[in-house]
Amino acid sequence: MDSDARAAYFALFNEIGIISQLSRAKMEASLPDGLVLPHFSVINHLIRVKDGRTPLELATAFQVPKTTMSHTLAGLEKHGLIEMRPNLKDGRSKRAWLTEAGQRFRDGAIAAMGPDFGFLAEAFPPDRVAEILPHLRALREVMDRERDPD
Amino acid sequence: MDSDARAAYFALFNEIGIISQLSRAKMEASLPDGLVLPHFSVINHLIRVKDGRTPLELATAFQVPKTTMSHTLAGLEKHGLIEMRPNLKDGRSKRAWLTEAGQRFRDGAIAAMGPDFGFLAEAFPPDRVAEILPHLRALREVMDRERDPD
DNA sequence: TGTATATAATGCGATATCGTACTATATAGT
DNA sequence: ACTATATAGTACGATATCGCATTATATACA
Repeated sequence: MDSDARAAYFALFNEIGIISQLSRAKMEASLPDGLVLPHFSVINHLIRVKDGRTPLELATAFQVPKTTMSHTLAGLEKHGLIEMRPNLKDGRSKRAWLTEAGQRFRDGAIAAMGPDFGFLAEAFPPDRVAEILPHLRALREVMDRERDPD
Repeated sequence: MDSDARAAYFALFNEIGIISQLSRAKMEASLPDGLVLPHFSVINHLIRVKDGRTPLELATAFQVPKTTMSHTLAGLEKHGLIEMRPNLKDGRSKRAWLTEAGQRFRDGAIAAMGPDFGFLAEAFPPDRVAEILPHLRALREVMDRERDPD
């Protein structure tokens, strides 16, 4: 790989890293105290995909170490947003179920975040998102496969 | 903002967040123990831009709280990669200077990371990077301005 | 020049993130 | 069935990240 190519990847990941930070900070600003973005993301995932996921499935979906997901789930349970129950199919495992409070939390969070993204509507409109999103998905998938070639 | 638009932004930031995690993990894999990506990024910035930056300039450049940057700089100094000296122009301030070890560290890290990105050359080639990078830069700038409208 | 306000950096405490090691259960091969 | 290996989850410790409050210096302006 020549040094131009290397510089391009560095620049790409640099921008992505900073956008990630900024978007995270923005979203966390409208979450209740004690909850951070991964809490919201997991709840959102449990609704979008389906609850009853195992910790390991969630860790894989979010590409974080399983011990990190353990910690996040413990926080969600402490706040009464999910309930962990044993996995009947596998005695080693558990499953995460949304509580009613968890569902309400998600709706409230989305409503609260809406205005925070309003400024994007003009400066970076949805059609521009549509233009780059497929590339980002592709990049993510490439990196996923590299990390875990199953 | 309608719910389609909201979903588009969520999806965008979701992909960006995961790519950020994956790229960070990948790069950190080739850093010496005790050093994480922000350490490398700061050193790299000090070389690309110029050393003698103040902690606040660096915090702004990376969009992290200044207390985080303080911590990162302390780590770099502990490892002998930078040296903090008083800022002659402002008694409240300091400046970060690269040491020789810092310069060597950067070169070594870049060399070590090269192979880790090799897999991208085919699956996500530089011309594809070039295609999306301007959009990401624009998005970053929009978000920067929103955060701090100076 | 004196006083009020702004700014640069850090101290401290809370929590997040992650690696390593461990426990419990499942699965495979004999 | 028995043993070896693999897998799901957690305990624990180290460090990162961040918010809030504090200290020191600079700047504004009466």
